[in-house]
Amino acid sequence: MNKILEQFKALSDRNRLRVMAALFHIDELCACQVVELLAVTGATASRHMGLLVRAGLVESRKEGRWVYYRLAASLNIQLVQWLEAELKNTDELEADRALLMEIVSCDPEELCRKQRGVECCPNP
Amino acid sequence: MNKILEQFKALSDRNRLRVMAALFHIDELCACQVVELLAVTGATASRHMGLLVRAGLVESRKEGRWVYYRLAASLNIQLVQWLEAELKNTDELEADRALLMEIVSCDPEELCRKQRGVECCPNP
DNA sequence: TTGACAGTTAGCTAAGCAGCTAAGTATAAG
DNA sequence: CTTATACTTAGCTGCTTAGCTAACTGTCAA
Repeated sequence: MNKILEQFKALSDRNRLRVMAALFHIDELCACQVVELLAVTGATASRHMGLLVRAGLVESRKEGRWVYYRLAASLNIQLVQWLEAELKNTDELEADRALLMEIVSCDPEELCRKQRGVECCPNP
Repeated sequence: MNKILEQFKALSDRNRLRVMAALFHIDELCACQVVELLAVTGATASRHMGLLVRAGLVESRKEGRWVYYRLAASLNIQLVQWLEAELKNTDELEADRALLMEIVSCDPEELCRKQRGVECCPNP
């Protein structure tokens, strides 16, 4: 029971659900893209992603200094279907989807520059 | 997104999951049976059940002074399948199943008497 | 080798929540 | 009507957790 309990706990946070919803649309998200999506500090985003990974919901892959996240391959199919159905048509996530398109349209390298205050990655 | 978030929160507590698991085995549970299963006060059990009802996971029915709970008819089928699969073979819930059989074998009237300290409802 | 930098970990604070007791509500029994 | 009783609500306490800043780790570039 501990496994599913951990998964429910991981999923019972608005920001973590937002990341899951995003990962249904985009194959992979880099850590700095999660920061941008949630508008939290890197430390906070890191803790959220660590939780999702430890719950077995998300997998991470390191590439140099960069870390990429994607949905776990072993994700239970029923969970996926339920989540997809429930998250599909919410107004709240509509804004996230638009934001997400903006985020991924910008090179992560640039995104990180922007996050430390350098002028780049035009913000409409 | 608020609905599914509320459902995840409702499901991310060990005792509430135990009640859900029990309701997969028994059609209906009376409030005092929940108290007995979880070994908590009536107030605590009541709050847990209220949460599950408000999340739309459980339905309640009042009959005189008694309140009965059952799984919500509208429960998402994917959620049900996932939960059933995950909760089926856990050692932890094995003990609950045995306890449950004991609890339902005893008339709720008697159970309540026992809970307020009257000798009855043999405890092996 | 040194400095820059992406991400994580540690330590703090505030908010949320599970447990309790005690008081309140509603129904049945005397 | 009054009392007993099944459950709920209110108010408290201790624990957990989401957010932050600051310090640390690991990798790349000069």
